[in-house]
Amino acid sequence: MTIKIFNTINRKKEIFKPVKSGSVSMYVCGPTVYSHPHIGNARAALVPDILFRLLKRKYDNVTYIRNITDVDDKISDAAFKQKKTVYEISETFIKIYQDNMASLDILEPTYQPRVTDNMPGIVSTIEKILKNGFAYISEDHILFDTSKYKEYGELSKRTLDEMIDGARIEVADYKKSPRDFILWKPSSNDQPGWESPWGLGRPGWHIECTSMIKSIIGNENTLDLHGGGNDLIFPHHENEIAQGSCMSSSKYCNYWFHNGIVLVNKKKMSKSLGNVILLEDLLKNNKSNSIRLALLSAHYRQPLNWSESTLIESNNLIKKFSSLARSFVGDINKYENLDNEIIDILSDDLNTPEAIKHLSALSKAAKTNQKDLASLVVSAKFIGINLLAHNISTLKAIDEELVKSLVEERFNARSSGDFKKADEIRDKLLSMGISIKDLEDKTVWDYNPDN
RNA sequence: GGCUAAGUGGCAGAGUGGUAAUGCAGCGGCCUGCAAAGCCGUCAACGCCGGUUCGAUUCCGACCUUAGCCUCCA
Repeated sequence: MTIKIFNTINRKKEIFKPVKSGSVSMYVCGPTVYSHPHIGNARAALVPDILFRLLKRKYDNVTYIRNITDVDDKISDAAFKQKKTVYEISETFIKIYQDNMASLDILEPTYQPRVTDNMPGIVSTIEKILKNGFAYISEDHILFDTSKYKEYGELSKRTLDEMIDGARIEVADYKKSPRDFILWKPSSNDQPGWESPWGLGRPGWHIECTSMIKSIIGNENTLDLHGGGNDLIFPHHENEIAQGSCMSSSKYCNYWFHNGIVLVNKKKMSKSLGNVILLEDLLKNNKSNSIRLALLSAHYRQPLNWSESTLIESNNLIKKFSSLARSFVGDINKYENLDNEIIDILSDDLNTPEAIKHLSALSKAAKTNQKDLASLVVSAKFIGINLLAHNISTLKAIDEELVKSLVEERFNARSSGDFKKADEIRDKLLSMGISIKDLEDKTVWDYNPDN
């Protein structure tokens, strides 16, 4: 099994080879914890989750790091507006983030470092960059000097001139160049701040990732994989490369991968457009299997246009797969290598739509073949979809006795030829979210609120 | 304005130098008291214009359109 991944820095699909054979390090930019996670955050966690599962299958030792940004002006703003402490806000949303991700069966990373736990490391990383001559101090800010780093722009493929010409922003007057970015900035008393050689302050946005990566894998080691949403390519990841390359003699990272963003009505979600879809709301009314499948229905590098039908379609597919899966009798373990094929498919740059097609093909074959049915269950499980789980929504309590008696009443009506009454009862059951199926000698029912 | 991507049937969405998966929807049929589910069958697509090539949807260039980034962003 060879894993291929599209490397953003070279703009092509490459065969993945870790620095140390048998051992892989991967870092992904995690959430800034200031509000409820949305469907885009879920995609950004789910794409690396699939890669993580794949890597674990192939390599003995996989270190997956996903940070938590718990220092940020957005968090401070939220705290101010809600009259809470910064700490209360971040703790609340860390918990919610982790709960939501767990609901989607997204595996826990090996490490989830928090910025607030890593201040000494961040300070010493900045000191290294200063000492190496790639940063300067201006009006109590420490700034990275992009003019000193000749490769700047290698990831986003922009030259400094292009960026400066195209910039529409007002340039802070303490910057030598509009592209220079903040490593450390001063905090006033009402802002979160930490003691540093440069006084009370807090880190800039980019430095935390570099610092936490290096503190886990070692200053002089190269990270194998680094991922995130493609809106992070510039400036965030570009800046990380610059910092990381100027505080260590080793290459910063070998493979960069970026997922496309989630669009709603063909537009990026934003609060101003009012089209943000929160995970919390989706999880109230949908099975995690369906949400997961919907997020995997497009290739990870493509934008994913989210709509009502996205979820309906994946839900239909899940229902079909699940009802088949539940008909499996026997011992799945007696078959071997059932997920080889889906692993091969995913190994080619995480081709999840192709993997879903494979599941469809298996479900077709599974009707006559227990091995293919077992393969369907095991293959779906590999991408985190548990078809045997009975995760039927229990949000709406149903009166089972009432349902049973109505079904029986309808059965009797049908038997005696009173179809009018039978149809009335069927409509009533449907309105309760109960779907029914007439078999030869009985009627079976199921709770299907989606129908 | 600059940069980076993308444009495939009604919708979603893979893929390929020799005319193209799969899912949903539609249509026809089987089944059913009628449905639902299921099954079988079926219609239908490669933005536009050039170039390279025996041959391009696939490679190259221009154009048009869309999205993202250039400011916080997954």
